[in-house]
Amino acid sequence: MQNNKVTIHDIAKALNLDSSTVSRALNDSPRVIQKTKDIVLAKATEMGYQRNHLASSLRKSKTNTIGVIVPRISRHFFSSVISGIEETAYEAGYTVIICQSLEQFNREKKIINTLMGQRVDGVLMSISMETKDYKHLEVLKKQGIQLVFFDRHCDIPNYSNVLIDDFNSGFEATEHLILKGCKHIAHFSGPQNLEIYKNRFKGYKHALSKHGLPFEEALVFPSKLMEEDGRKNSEKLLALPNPVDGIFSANDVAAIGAIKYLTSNGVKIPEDIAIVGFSNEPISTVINPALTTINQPGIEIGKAATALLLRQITKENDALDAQTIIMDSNLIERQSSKK
Amino acid sequence: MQNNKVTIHDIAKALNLDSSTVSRALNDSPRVIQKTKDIVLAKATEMGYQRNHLASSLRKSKTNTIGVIVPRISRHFFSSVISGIEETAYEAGYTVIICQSLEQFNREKKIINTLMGQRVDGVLMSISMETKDYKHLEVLKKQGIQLVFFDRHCDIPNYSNVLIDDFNSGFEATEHLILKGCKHIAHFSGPQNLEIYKNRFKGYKHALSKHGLPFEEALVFPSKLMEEDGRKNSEKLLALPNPVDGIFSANDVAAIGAIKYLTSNGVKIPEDIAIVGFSNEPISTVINPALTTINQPGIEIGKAATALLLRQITKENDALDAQTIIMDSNLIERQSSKK
DNA sequence: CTGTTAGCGCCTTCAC
DNA sequence: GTGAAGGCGCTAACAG
Repeated sequence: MQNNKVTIHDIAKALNLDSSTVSRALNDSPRVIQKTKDIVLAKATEMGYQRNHLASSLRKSKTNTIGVIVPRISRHFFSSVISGIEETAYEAGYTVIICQSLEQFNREKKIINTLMGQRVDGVLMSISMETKDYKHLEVLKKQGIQLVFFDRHCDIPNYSNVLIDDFNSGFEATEHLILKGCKHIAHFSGPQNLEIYKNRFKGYKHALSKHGLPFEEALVFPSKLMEEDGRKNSEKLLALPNPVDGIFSANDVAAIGAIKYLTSNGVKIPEDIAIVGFSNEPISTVINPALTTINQPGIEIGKAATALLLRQITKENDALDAQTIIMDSNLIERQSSKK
Repeated sequence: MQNNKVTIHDIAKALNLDSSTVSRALNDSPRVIQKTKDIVLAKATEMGYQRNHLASSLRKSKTNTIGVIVPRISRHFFSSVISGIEETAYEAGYTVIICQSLEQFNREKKIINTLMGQRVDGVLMSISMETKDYKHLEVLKKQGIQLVFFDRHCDIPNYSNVLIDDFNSGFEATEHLILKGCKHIAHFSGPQNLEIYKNRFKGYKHALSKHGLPFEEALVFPSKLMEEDGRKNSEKLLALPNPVDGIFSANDVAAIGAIKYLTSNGVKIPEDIAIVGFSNEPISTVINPALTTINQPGIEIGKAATALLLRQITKENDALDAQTIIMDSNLIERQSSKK
């Protein structure tokens, strides 16, 4: 019965109506009497009608589609964010196109073009690590396409950011250790060209100074988000003259490496050394009950960013001011650690 | 200079050409002389032209878009698959629309409609757990939209599946334990209405029988993919008259619960009890060096499924036969476990 | 309340 | 090798 590609014209013909009336009926326009709507709707389902969004979007120049650009979908933090984005978008009747930059500037550029070609109504993105220059984003503004950044701060005037309060997270993580009685707290830092790691580091220093502990350069160990770093850092750390009794790791991968190395070398966690690590991956939550984690609220960030973007899309006229939303990450203590 | 919404007509006007020539030039048609192409292309970039895919797709009734339906994006296995899908699709010039069913049949139904409305060229899906009835998928076939299932087998004639060899994985996991010297191996099973868990269970039984070990119903513990199950099962398991010396868990969440419970009750892993668990999440790879894992090749599945789908889309005429691709999962031993 | 008309931007016959 | 014309399916004026 129902066949390939039924259009509003087919319905109109079958009902001796005009296609515009059918269109209005299907869009629940107040300018069509209820009875007509019922008839049209019944016929439409009977004939297996499927609205063609392409045509509709073309006509309305509104696609109800948003583009999402993340460095890598399979990183748990980003997939959580996407999950939140999809949910909020779905509820609002929006479709989501997902792209991954793989941290490559060129891919990012090409993706922007693709999304423009798809005529998305807005874009949510976490800028790639390689990106230092933002010219490729100007076209979006020129076309009136809304853009909201999440997770990775991007300082372009008039654009909104949805971020995690890394300074505060670093501060809380470190203070947590201090309150547990730690006196010599090491810091495994991340790449210092990234704001998030800089801020966590600042939070660490601030907590130390607030509690009257000295900041020692020797206790700061760089790391490149590899387990190997965690192992090597731990090795050096055990060789220090003053024994360390706490570690705040700005990234969980290094924390994992550290835990593996330390435990296999007879160090008890958290009795000898307490550790707090960020959890970008669900890994941390189970790797060791002794690891206290700072959880990144991916889903919430996704929802907040999407809600903001949709607000900007719909209120495009009296353009919303750019704003920065700061989400709190939450410290989750797995075990009453330490002393 | 470049402004809002440049169309091929604008380019044509600026060049004293016809829009059709511009269109052909931009599509690199052989029916346009090279010189013209160069001029058009130059002007296009100069004016900041962006092809409108909506219009193009509408005209060609081909969107170069594929829809993906997964139960939940943030589950690591699925985000890996999506990652693979996105990569392969991107290379082939396709855009990917992601949707999550959240295991709900109604959402799945609605998503199918949305994707049809978006006129996707094909769909990749992992059917929701709630879905028992496949009528809502018939429209796809009726509209000639290609469909490939992945991970969760779906037995509808003429549709392809890309799956993991669960029987073999279950077999290998169990055999691994046997070869390590285990004599009493428990099995934490998953929901038996799902093929994958049934097959892992079968693999378990087959390994036992192959090696002359008795199958004992009492050693099979149901689980619903919750840590809690793992804990409860472990509790029961410790109370058995014959001590268990190995566990093959069909899902890693239960395995994690088990490890937490067992280690906190003084059981040494793998010395007392060796464990092999599936790793849907990266969790397992680090939770305990003693946990041997069976890794699900998400990215590879995504790539294979996409490649297959694209082949079906492009060779639509002499329709490809439905096929089933079986991917091997690989057992990763974290430590020379046991005895 | 419903019909008429026009066009969103592109591609594709068909002419020349 | 290029131009002219028409239409993909839908919606938004403008009528009546």
